[in-house]
Formats: sequence, structure tokens, C-alpha cells
Amino acid sequence: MSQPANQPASIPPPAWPRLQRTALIAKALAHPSRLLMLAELLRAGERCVCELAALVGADISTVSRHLAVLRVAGLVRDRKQGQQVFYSLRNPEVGLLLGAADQLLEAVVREQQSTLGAGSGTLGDFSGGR
Amino acid sequence: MSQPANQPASIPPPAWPRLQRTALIAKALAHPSRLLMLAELLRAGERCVCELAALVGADISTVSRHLAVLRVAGLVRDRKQGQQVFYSLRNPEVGLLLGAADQLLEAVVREQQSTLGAGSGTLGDFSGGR
DNA sequence: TGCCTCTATGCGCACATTCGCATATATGCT
DNA sequence: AGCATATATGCGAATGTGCGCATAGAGGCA
Repeated sequence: MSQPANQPASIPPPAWPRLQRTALIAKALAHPSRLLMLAELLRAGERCVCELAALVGADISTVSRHLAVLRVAGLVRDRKQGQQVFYSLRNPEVGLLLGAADQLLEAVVREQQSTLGAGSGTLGDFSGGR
Repeated sequence: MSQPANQPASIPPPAWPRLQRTALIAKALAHPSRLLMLAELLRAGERCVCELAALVGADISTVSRHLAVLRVAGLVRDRKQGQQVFYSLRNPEVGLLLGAADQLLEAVVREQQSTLGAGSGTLGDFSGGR
């Protein structure tokens, strides 16, 4: 990553910054704990950091950082009240995206079951987690 | 990351493997080049590796790896014909997901403009890339 | 067979992410 | 003020990601 091809050297597509921005959102979603927290916020509307920490079972500092990632991506808002900070979804489209992802996951799993045996790369069953 | 809290030590949410799987999909989307390729596949239906490489302007080996990421996540399918390998979207839900992501991006940007000046963490303008 | 093209993979380097601990900062309570 | 609670941040270690070069393997063609 010395310098070239981060932004393609040739034929820069007109919408590169937009792609970067979308990738940032995707990155924010790219962690199980963050997905879980988003789902909880979608369900409950508002949660303080310590509640979310208990939910995902990680250290508070870790959860605080996860929330910062979501905030920078523009997915959540934070509201300070007393000593606590309450996080909530910044807008409803987050729910739509999560729904679409879930729908895709469903479709992928369905398709993988029907293509069983011919498997050549889409990963197998996913029972034993790391 | 010795062992704990990857899967939360306490209260493992019932759907942890599903969250991992969803995160895998999000990770696949979390790179501008991969998003660009997906958009192209959505538009064109099918592209060989060398065409996609030209599109994103990166080394073929890099693009090949990007495509492997998309394949493992279950987003694309590959079809070999002669020397070339043609990639295409694995199912239509991928298009829906991309649409939802775009919609969310739109909403986030809109909201950030309306909250301008009160800015305290959602990143500013986004002109200078990394 | 030999040569060329297309794609995938081994490798190493640079950089990013994630984690928990220790610590700073803010707020509340007495 | 002094102490407890709630979040955020500095730090270092372990791990993951992205990249291109070099190379391997598969297929077409003379």
C-alpha cells in the first residue's frame, strides 16, 4: 500500500468518494457485536453503554469503541444524561439495511443448501465457531 | 484476543453464528473496489476478472482476491469458460442490499448536512482521501 | 510439444482492527 | 472536599486486511 491503486490509477470512477463512504458504513456493520448492538437499539430505541456492554459481554472500553465506530459512520446518535450516555439509531434506514442483509443471508443459506455437495468455496456449514 | 469475549463470555445471544455470518457479508461490502465490482455486476450481469480489474484499476491478483472474498461471503457466483472466469451476482437479494445501503448513505448524508455546525464526531466533509 | 493468455495463490510488507488494562474525565452523592 | 460510578481514551500485543510481485496451474493455439 505504498500509494497507487488505493484510488485506481486509471479511469477513476466518477463516484469514488461515495464508494468510500458506503464502505465506511459497511465496515461499521462488519462486526458481530456491533450488529447485535444495532439490533438491540432497533428493538429498544435507546440503551446506555453499560447495558450494551452487558448484552455483548465485552469490556466497557471495547464497547465504547464499538459505539464510536458506529457514531463516526453516522449510524447512531448519543445523548448524555447524568453520568450515562444513551445511544440510539440515528435514522430508520439502518433498520431497512439490517433487514436487507438478513434477507440476503436467508437467501444465501437457502441456496447453499440446495447446492450442497457441489461446494467449491462458499464455505460449508458454520457450526464450529473459530 | 487470547480467547474470551470473541464470543461473549456471558449471556451468549442465541444467534451468535448468524451475527458472524451477517458480519461476513458486511465485511465483503466494506471495500470501495468490491462495492464498485458488485455495482458493475448488478448493471452488466456478468464480467470476467480482467474486465473488473480494468474497472477498478488494481492488479489482477488483488482483484482476484477481492472476488474470492465476495464468493466466500456468498454474494457472487463464478463460471469458467475457456481461459476466462465470469463472475455474476449469486442472487437478486444482493441488489436489494446494495440499494438499501445506498438509501442509508443518502439518509446519513442528508442528516449530517442538517446537523452541520453542531458537529462533534460524525466526521466533517470527506474531500481528502486517507 | 512449446508458447501465450487468464486466473489463482504463496509470500512478505505495511497498515488497520480489536482487545483489555490502566488511566483520564465527567458527573453525582454525601 | 472526598469518594463512587459511567464513559472515553492512551497504550501495547495479537490478529486481520490489502497490496503487488513472483509463480503455479489451466486452457487455447500453432
